[in-house]
Amino acid sequence: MDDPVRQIMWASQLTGEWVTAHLVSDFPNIKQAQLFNSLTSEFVDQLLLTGKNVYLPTGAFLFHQQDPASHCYLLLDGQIKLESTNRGGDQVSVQQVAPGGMIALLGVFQKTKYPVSALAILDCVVLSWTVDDFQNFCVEVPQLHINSTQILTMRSQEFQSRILELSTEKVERRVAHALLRLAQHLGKRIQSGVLIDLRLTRQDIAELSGTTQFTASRTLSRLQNAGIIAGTKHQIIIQDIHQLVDLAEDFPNKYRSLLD
Amino acid sequence: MDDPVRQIMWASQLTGEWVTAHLVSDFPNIKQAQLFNSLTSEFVDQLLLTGKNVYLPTGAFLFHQQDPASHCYLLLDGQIKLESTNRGGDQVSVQQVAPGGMIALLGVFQKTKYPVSALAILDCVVLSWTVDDFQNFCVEVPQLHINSTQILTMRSQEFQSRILELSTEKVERRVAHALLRLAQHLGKRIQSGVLIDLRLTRQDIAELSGTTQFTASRTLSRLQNAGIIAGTKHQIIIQDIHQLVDLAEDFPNKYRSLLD
DNA sequence: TGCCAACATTGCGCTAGCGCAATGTTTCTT
DNA sequence: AAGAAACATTGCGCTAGCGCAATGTTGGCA
Repeated sequence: MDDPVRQIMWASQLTGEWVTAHLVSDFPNIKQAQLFNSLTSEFVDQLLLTGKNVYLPTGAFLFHQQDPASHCYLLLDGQIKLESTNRGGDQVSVQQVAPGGMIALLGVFQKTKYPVSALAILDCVVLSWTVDDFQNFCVEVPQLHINSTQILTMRSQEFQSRILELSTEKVERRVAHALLRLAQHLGKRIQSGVLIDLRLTRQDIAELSGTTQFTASRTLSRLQNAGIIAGTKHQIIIQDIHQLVDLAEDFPNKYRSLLD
Repeated sequence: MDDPVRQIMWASQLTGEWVTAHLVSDFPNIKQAQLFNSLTSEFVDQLLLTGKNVYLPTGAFLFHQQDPASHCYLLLDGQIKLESTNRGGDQVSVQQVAPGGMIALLGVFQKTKYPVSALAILDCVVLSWTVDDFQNFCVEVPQLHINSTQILTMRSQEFQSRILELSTEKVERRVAHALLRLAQHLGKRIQSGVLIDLRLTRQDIAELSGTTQFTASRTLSRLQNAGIIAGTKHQIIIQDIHQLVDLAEDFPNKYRSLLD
């Protein structure tokens, strides 16, 4: 087997037992991750080999908000939700991470605490590095550092958009933006539109658009009646993406990549 | 003169005339900027020499939102407000930048458009690099890249905090957070408390806390009556920082640096 | 297959804070 | 020093959307 092969240790929450579960070669798409952009295949292999594999069952936390940021992670499979909670217990969903997504890059370049908790929405396989190791890789290979910075930059821009929305837009527009952002990151084109291939509750949508589950539910109902979206079992399909973009768009072409 | 000396060309908006105005040696504190952390003095000198100086009079824009991000900037003197506007014309203040602050780092690692406009609140002197030049410096000198990434990281964390606040907190708390963030970045200790040494209108406070000038005014009045803050001519003094932190604090020690 | 728990929907009353207007105050200009 | 322009304050009515409750629906598990 030419591919770098690693055995993933599986710590079952139920039994406490470590079980061999997966190989990196089970996730051939992982080399498409943004983190690996323009890197040599050899170096990517080296990175994949160096990372420690972690299995994380649904409902488990990879880390908690305010823990010292000791590691950063690459999601190989599953779905992880990054959420932030304030003193009063109210939550915000900072990001939904799909396979190929980087988690906790923030801690690599600055000794800090995780500003979010990372919760497994599905069973997950994750590759982890210590922040020190990862930083060393970045210094050795500037392109990796550039990729990392790009990921941080994109997220930062998204945060700025969300701040602008939360400060100035009404709920309906914020929900539209939340849906479009999800579609942009994780959307899959299907015959009837764009499928957001995630398990998402109304509460999740609310936490992504700064409202309550009730208002989110009402808003989505309205969008559904208007034929803009459709939904089955915790999945959302955007049927009329043009109309949704019209509803949301604050700047021309912001969501152009979604419009064919 | 041992210090790197550069002449700053001053393009007066009134006369269109170019005038020699300042020398970098007029700003000896600039070497304390976060960007230069842990760099050799020689390299800092080289950076300062390579940057092109720009004078920007009050009310002028360094760049506008949606312009292609061609340069990044270091503020030597003055005050710059980064603001973002949506289609409807509503504004958010993303950041108030004081001397030593870096502007538009975001564009260095990713070809993008400026997500904000940069407006001179006072007469400003700015050092500018093209994003390509700056990126090359970062690749040559990893510590510069690390410093840049740290600045991005810190801002990203602040954005996350703001999103959490905007989504879950009431106006009074958001205003408290806005004041504390300003104090943390730009506060100067004086006998009667912490002075936020910036020209700030009620509208600015509103744009930093996601509310209207009216609600901001009412909230600040209440804080003033409670003896927590005081103010004169567009300046704010935090008199009772402990009480303000109590009002705002979502996580222990978040604003510890302000509490003596 | 049926049960239970989690999630979604909808109705209804209430309030935080928005939006506008009127007035007062400060700051800049000449 | 006077006038104008920008900024701040305060009052008041109104509404978006929150919070809660009741009911319906879905999906996972035995």
